[in-house]
Amino acid sequence: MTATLADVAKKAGVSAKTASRVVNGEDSVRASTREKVEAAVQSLGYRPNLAAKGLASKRTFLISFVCNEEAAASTWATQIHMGILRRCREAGYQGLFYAIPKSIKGHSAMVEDVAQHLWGTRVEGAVLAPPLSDDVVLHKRLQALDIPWAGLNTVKDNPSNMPIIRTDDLKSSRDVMAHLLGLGHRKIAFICAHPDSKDGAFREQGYRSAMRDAGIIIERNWVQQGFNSFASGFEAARTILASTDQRPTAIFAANDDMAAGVISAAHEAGLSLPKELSVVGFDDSVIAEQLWPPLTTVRQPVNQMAETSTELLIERLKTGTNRITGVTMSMDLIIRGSTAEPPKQP
Amino acid sequence: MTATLADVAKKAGVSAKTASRVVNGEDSVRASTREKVEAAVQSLGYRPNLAAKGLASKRTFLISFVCNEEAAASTWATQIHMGILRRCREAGYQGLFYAIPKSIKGHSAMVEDVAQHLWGTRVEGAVLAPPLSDDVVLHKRLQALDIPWAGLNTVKDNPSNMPIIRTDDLKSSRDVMAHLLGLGHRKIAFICAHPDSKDGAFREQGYRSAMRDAGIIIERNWVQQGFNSFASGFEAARTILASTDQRPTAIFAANDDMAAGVISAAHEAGLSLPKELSVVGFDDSVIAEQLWPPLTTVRQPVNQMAETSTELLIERLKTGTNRITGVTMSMDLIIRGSTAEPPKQP
DNA sequence: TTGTATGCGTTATCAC
DNA sequence: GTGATAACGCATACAA
Repeated sequence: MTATLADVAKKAGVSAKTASRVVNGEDSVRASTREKVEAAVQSLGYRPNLAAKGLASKRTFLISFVCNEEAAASTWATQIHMGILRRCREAGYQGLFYAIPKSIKGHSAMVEDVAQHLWGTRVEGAVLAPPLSDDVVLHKRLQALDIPWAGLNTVKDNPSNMPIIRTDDLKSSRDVMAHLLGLGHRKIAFICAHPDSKDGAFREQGYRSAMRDAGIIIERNWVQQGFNSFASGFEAARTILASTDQRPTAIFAANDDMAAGVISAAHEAGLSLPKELSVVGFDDSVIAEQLWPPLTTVRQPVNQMAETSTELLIERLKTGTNRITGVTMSMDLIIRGSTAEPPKQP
Repeated sequence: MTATLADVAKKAGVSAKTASRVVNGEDSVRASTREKVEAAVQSLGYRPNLAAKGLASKRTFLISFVCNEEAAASTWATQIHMGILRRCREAGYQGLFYAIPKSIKGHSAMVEDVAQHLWGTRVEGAVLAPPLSDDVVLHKRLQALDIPWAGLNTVKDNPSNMPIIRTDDLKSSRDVMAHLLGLGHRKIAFICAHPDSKDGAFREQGYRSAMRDAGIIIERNWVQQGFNSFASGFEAARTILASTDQRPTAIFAANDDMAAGVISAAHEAGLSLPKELSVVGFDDSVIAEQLWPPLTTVRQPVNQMAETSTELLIERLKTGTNRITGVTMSMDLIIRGSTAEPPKQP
């Protein structure tokens, strides 16, 4: 029923091989022949059979995007996923999404689960979301399986020589601090990201170095540990705001969810924002614009990151070598209503 | 290098066909033979070649989840997607995600784009997100292509006889109203969903009928048109709150994003929430818990919807007929801090 | 520039 | 219960 390459060839009066050449865009075909074949393709509504193609060529044209289930639920992952799919489609690949099930416990079980997925589906390559993109054990496993990958938001150096995309979190964190210091703030608190987050460590480093450079001594309770969640930001802000003598005029949270928690805690404490307290987040997630006041934050070039990583991976699949192994992307400070000048000292 | 079914068969001392039977779990195999084959599968690390399987059986084991790019960015879509993938994996299918590119303009172009995607990838079936799940033109196109589908949040009746999952938005809307009326509110405003949303129409109907049943006359500016976005909710709330004489004590927004806009507008107006104004949303999206005060809303059983739709689709693919063509799921009212008794009248 | 023969790994068909 | 053989639709290698 569905037309095959043989049908196309017959209709065009050429051999199957020639039809194949035309369909795959090879150039050693006379223009007139090409036209005949293309006409046949059109009139027959021919669509290549990927299974047959894959079987004959021993390829799958499959690329997987892998992240843990936590990350999978985020808008970040969705945007990345869509960027990957876009590039895959253009290059004739199919993109498979894989979220590591929550039921998988322990690091080695996780590595094995990912390996099983990639091996079982016979993908040609994978795009890894953090923290997988920094997982050396996983990288070794994939190397043993001969599965190329590209890493997103990678922090560590890259002994495996696979392409990685990084953002300059240290610089962006210092951009945030320059903004706050420029407004006149000096009592600035910081809520740390989850201790496992490498990016988070750079954000903290940016805060601390900027404070040091400005000659400001960080009071004991100005730095609180968070865990990336709204709730942890809420708690941390409560602790920070509890002090009355050295209460900060600004709180810089290492991500937007925690910043949302800060804003809630501030509302709860009856503070008027941003007049009495400035708040900054990090990520420019959807909620940043849906808070009151709208959140000043830092935006990752998510689409570019997704597309570049996929491009580099596909290039690697085609050539067998990585021309580019590392790309660092800069981020933008998005200034909204949650930051203002600090209140005048009495 | 990679073991094939023939290798397995040879090692087990049986024919390829028998090995195939074991791998595919057919029952007409003697237990002792089965064990031998299973041992060979294990020791050889055999993994079935999907391309070969697909070529021989003329199947693809592919199911696509289709939504427009707007919906794709939402947490709702992400959750649905993951639920679909879960069921696909269990049933030996692969799930492909497809978001209609923003560049596609016009309804017929959209229908054609979806048809092209599904036809080109040779998926066996599709799960359709709204508003595609209510698009009769698309349904006809898919019928012509002989592609079965399952629809999510379908409102219209179902001439095509494909399985659809609906939620009872009228009832849930009345649940919300019962909650507000029970607290003592009588001046209740409503912000409508996007005019194209069928579900939204039921939510409005629930509001209007509950008001009528309670014997309350709806003032002119209490009902405002929204467009599902935060910004539209913000604007609508500004309009509603502008009236001083008949200012409502509660605002019911047809989704959470708009409710977030209401909360922002209320903060901007200097209102104390929930004391001076109660706010209710709809959807229980992530931001519901990240607002201050946390939002009272209605939760869809998203995971169940995703899993049930996929199950029904797969059953249809296997049997060729739909045992069940319609499932209605109930939703839960989630009461949080954004609703309270109205202020006492002076 | 074009064509022919062969095989990819699996299932379907039919036989035993 | 089990096995032999022929497809499935395409690409590869080589030939013309």
